[in-house]
Amino acid sequence: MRVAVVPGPGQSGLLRPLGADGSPAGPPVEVPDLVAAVAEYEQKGSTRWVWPSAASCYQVLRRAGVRVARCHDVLLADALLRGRDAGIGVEPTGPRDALALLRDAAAAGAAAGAGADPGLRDTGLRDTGLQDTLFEPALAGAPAPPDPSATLDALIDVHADQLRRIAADEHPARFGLLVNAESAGALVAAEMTAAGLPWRPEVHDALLTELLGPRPTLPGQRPARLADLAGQIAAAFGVPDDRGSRGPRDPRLAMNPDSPTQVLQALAADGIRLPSTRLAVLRDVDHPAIAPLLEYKELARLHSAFGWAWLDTWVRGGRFRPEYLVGGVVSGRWASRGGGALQIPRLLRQAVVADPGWVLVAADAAQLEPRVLAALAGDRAFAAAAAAGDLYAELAVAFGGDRAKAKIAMLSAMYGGAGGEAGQLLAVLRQRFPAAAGYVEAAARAGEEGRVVRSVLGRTCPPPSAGWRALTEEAADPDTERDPGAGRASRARGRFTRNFVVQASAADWALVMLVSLRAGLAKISSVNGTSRLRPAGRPASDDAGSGQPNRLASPELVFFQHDEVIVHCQAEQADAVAAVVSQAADEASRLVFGPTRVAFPLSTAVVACYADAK
DNA sequence: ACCCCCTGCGCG
DNA sequence: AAAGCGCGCAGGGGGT
Repeated sequence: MRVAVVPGPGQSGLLRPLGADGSPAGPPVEVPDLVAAVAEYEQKGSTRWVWPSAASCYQVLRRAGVRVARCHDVLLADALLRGRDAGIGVEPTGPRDALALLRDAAAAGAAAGAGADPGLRDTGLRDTGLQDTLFEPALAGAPAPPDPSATLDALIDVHADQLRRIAADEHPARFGLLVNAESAGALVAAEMTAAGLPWRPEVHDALLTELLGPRPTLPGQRPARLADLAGQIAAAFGVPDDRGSRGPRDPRLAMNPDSPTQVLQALAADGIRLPSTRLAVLRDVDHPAIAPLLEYKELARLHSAFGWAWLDTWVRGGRFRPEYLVGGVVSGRWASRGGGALQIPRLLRQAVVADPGWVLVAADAAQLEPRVLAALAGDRAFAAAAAAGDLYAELAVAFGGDRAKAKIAMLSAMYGGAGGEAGQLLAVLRQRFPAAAGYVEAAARAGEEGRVVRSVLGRTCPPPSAGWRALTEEAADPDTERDPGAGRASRARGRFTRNFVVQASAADWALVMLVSLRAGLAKISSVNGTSRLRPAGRPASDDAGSGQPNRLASPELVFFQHDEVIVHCQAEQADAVAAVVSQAADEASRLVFGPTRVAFPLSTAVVACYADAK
């Protein structure tokens, strides 16, 4: 059953049950305690909550210890539908004013939720905090929530319109799956933020100290190792160090290794002219400053992006809690906000350590994108290769037994690379695996011609910009001078759409895998009799020492990065979690691709420390 | 003082 | 030997 829900003043809320077509199936109900009302529905049976945005509505429920199984996220569904309709030239339909109202409601809810920062609280029990007034703007300048009754009406209108448009899709079952998975993904995202990734600040700090020297006492000061290297670099160029200690310095002579301009100028003064200071360019240069410069750049990056400042800002109570942006990337991959959550250097995986008595179950989809292409294209020869554990090793047969060549050929096909030997290798690929090569080449042609392409579940890539159209249409006119930029723009879009069909379909698979995994994990916890009211985001060690021996905590999803997931669970649950992970991969393959002989293997590791996962 | 764009590099 | 796709973030450097 679907139930529309919007928060009201204080702890209250407004509910209204809906029929299968989204029309109201009863009068609106005002409940004084929304959290309690939602929890009661969840215990009774399967409810799909229809709300403006899980990112805004669910975080408060989550912090009160309430977990919901299913929802329909109207703003995420709108983004998917609008993307589809823009691609086929359909003007936006449906109630636009109503959508604007829902956006305002979501923004107000998000602002109120942000006011009660989970990172600063050690418990999620709602009766312990005054700040749990559900949707009162907690931040100065936060938008005021619109009238709940008007919001509920708008919600119901927009949702019913969305159900009609989903049903009208070319592939309604697959597109409906995408909308449901995207919505469930928003539940996972909120839960992962609440749970947090276990992070040991003392391990992180020790790593920084070992590599950079002790933490500087003054802000803006270089750590000892960086200062030393900066001195070596300056000396190699025969100029003063930019932070030399005595007297006023002449900035024209200063040497700041963080400045690409200054590095290029200093090298040019020694007769070496380079196009950039990228690692790949510098690596082959013969100059005494290069070795310390390369070391400096590597360590400076660690210091500026994931140094002590990062640790102070993002880690609280042994947890790193980034905000995940579901569907934040055009391809449907997630983005993140805060702390560079999806770009954590592999080195720092050492700081990701399970709580005592707990483990991390880390699972990584192996060679996901080429396998997705195999399943998408239905290429028999390619699918046969993708039935095996090492796809590239199977493909190598076609490339004289050279696995590396097979890999370059695949990557070139998926990314549109054409340099070096890629051309020859692509020709081999085209000959041996015509359907697979044809699939990405058709996508590239569509992009070059300004059309859109869709993922397997129906996520649509953005149409070209007006600027792109102007540029490329002008070039097609025989009376005008040919602009070389037009060809470049056209090919660039071809590479984008070529990659989109693969990356976005891989994101479909990963999203469905993730939400299947979430459902499976919920069953583990109920089998073990776990209370569903265990406060979210509370260090598990607190539970272990709480003198309640009959309680087993729930396994928690704590990280998701495009094609890998981490579950944090008690050690005795590791086998059950690993089995559920494997089932989730099978289920995703079946739901997304139907019957296919392509395998989507996961490499799963049960470890105490993320760095040991592979 | 702030904003914006560029460069460079981390991840998939 | 790198390039070819998608991101977020820090610092430099120029603008206002």
